[in-house]
Amino acid sequence: MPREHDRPTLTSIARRLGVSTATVSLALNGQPRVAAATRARVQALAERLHYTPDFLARGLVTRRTGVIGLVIADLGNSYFARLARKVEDAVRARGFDLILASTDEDPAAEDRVLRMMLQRRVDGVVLTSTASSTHRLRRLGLPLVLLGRVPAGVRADAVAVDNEAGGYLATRHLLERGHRRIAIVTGPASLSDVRGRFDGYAAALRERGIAVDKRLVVAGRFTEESGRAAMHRLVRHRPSAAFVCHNQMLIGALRAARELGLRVPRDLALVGFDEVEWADLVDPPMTMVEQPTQALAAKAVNLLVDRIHGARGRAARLLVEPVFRVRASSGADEHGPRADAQGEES
Amino acid sequence: MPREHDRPTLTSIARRLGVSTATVSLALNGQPRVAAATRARVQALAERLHYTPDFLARGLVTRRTGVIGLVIADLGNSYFARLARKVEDAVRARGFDLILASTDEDPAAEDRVLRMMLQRRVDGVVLTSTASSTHRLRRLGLPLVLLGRVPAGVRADAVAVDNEAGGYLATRHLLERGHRRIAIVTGPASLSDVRGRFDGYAAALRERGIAVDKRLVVAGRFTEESGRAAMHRLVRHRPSAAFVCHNQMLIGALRAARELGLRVPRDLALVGFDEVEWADLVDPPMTMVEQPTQALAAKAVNLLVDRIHGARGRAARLLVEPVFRVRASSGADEHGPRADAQGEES
DNA sequence: TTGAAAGCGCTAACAG
DNA sequence: CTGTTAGCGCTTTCAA
Repeated sequence: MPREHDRPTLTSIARRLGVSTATVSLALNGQPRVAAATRARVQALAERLHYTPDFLARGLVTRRTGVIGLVIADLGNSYFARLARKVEDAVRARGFDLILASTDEDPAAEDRVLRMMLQRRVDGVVLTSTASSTHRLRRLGLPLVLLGRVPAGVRADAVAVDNEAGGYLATRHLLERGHRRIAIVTGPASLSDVRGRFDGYAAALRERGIAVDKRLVVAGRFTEESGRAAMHRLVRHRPSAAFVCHNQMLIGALRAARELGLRVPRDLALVGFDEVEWADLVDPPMTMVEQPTQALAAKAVNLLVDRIHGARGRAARLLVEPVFRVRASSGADEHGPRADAQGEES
Repeated sequence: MPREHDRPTLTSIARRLGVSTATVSLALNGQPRVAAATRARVQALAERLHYTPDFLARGLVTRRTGVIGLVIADLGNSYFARLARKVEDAVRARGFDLILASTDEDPAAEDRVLRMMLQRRVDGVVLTSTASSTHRLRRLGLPLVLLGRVPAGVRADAVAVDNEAGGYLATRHLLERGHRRIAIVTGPASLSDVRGRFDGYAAALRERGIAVDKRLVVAGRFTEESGRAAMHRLVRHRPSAAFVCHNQMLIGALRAARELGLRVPRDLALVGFDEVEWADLVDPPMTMVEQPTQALAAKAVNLLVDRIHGARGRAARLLVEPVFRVRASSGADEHGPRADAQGEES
């Protein structure tokens, strides 16, 4: 009897009550134009039958699903996981549900996933894009906000950390500690965040009249192993410090430093990017440029939901300031030793 | 009547081609009973118009959405993030998409989220439940698989790591290293995983004729801070080792050990639970009981998809063996120094 | 091989 | 206030 496909529907409730489906719909959706008595009867029965509306059917007619699609590069990366969590909170706070898909930093997967979201008629998409080109995005025909990365030439709303500021802060900090041979472990130059971080690095060097030494620049592939390999390559050129632009690559860099017998920060000062839960658990604690994921997520979702609600106007481009956390891995500065307690600087 | 966003539909394609919607549907879905020529025309036009089927409409008639709901306790926790990632892979490999919701270990949120998934007509649910009771689950009327935790008295399929084995391994390992006063930082006893780990701990002690000393048992709340507090409480009773059952709490425990000036493993040997990316980055590297998330996820999703495809039969209860990784934090054993990972001695 | 028609469960005019 | 009537875009008999 209580079989699965016997779920109560608006129609079945209406029939049992001898009213119309319209009335039931109005009553259940709290529209004022139903008699109190009718509403009560409807609600009572709906309750008793454990009626729940079918969002598919509703969405089919309202053309809105109440779902936001989140495309994340890699949930396995703690930064993205944290970001996804914050996006979910923000999305839910705004009354939407979430459909999630990973791309593994693969543009083809990104295309597939976006198509899927289109088919599922999501109301909007939050995209941590991994693509450099954007031909697909232009004709998406869906509210879209780019989070973290901004492929060139897209006119969608975008929110990101100020990567250039982050790269600049990290590098200037190392310069102030007396380093002149500062290496950078970066990523694919086609990605806006990678480029921003590098530009900040270059700008800080330039400010001190130091030219970028290409031998001190290595691009990894966002994996621990590529971070490790990068470090092994770099060490031949005797950097005294390194700025590692990605959390997974930082893990690899740390491993490499150990394998090579480099003491951090004495032989090699290190600054990493992204918040990691182990930053102050390792020895020495890691100086990091952190992205305020909460703010990023909230801003992105707000922008998106406003668009969904019909906001017009040109694409916004929001930049969030990174948080620079100085710990011991970047060493003591020129003016004397510095405690490895956490501090802040900006 | 020019609509706002005139996406092509089956109907519009049919009209333009002068055929019926049925034909278009059949052609696009690769049914053999359409003439090759007709199919070609249909496909050509569909392609040109960038037609994509509306999954809402399709779902409304087929009664299947192709969506699996994933209810995760906390994406911010790296274990759950990793698990979610693996579940997503498995789900997609089986041809489904994913709708995601977190509960923050809050049973009320779990209820809300499950109701939402019902309304969205997901085909099935993967649930990392946080509830001890299960009244809601019984009448869910939806294929359901429990992952990681198994609330008592549910008859759904379930997959979990063998928590008792994990607790036993960790504790026996410490016993073999000569420890007799072994503390445990556990969690809410109502949760099956927590209970399992504790039971394993108790069993190992019993085997050696050691009674559980209640002063060495502290239940935390799955937060870093509660792990820290637990450690501070425990230290008064002079344990020589501790088994910390949860990754976040392990972080807190580690902090506490430092605050208290305890050297690991000399003053306090430690074993943690769950894989953490920093296990061998900290000093000393952490001995951990790891859950094979990949296997857990794959088994859970396979079970679920089989049910969705109509598999009958009584609920399965799958147990996956934990992986015990010995590193330096648990110290050297009775028979001499042991160099398992980084060759640490104290 | 194709078309007509009947819905899936719901909302939204527009009447009554 | 409430009912009638159309669909939303799709799949699926059942005929032709």
